[in-house]
Amino acid sequence: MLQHSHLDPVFHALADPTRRSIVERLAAGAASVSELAAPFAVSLSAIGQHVHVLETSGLVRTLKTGRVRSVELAPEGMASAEDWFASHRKQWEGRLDRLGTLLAEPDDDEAPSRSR
Amino acid sequence: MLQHSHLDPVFHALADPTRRSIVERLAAGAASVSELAAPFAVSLSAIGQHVHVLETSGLVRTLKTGRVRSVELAPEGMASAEDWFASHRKQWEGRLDRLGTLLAEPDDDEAPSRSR
DNA sequence: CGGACACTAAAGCAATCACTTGACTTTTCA
DNA sequence: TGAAAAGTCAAGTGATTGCTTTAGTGTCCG
Repeated sequence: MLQHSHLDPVFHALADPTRRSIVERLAAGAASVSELAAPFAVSLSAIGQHVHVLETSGLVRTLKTGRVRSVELAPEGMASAEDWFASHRKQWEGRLDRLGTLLAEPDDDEAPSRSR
Repeated sequence: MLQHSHLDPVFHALADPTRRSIVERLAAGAASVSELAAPFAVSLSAIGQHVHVLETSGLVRTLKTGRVRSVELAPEGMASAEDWFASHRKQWEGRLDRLGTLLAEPDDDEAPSRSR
């Protein structure tokens, strides 16, 4: 529960379908909060909150000009999440070969049976 | 809020650091619930619950043999999450070039001012 | 100027979360 | 046989979500 990582807020942000839709939309280019809100049946306020979540997670960047806040994707944020998979893929990819093998591995791991 | 996706539970599962640690550990090979619990300062019950979350998200597969439940990574589950990034990367990658450009796009996709 | 526009902040609410503890169940093995 | 090991179930708790509504704050324009 303790420990590291900026990945917590990133994955948390992506876990919500509305937020993921917003990110997908932003992949096509920057948009205002109102524009982002248009496709959804929730209040503008709710979308503003989603944008804030995305921003603090680092997935999105915003800039207010006049009364409009422009939101755009932060590629570095997206990359940081993707990198997590990449950095572990080699390991679990190897497991793909012996898919059927699962369990039944009689050795090389943890748990030194402590009590007899 | 409306719509699809199995990605909701996947990203939700990955948003928790304990669960992400479990996944990382499983990348090295299958393990029992007790083995997975060892590094953490929480109850075995809590880890069992985390494993359940991971399993219903499709990131992990389990099989109980005797009194031991063996947990192993489900590469397809991992891949489905990674694929989401891949399927959008081309779009937002293009944005990387014109990083400074944001906002200020005098384009034609505004709100059609209907009044007045 | 004055009113619409685009947010933004604050408070409140029901649902979900990550945990705990305690009581069971099943399996293993001395 | 019987006690320990490995989980599992259920209930409960405090914190966090995702939303709402209401009340603002700036900003633009006729």
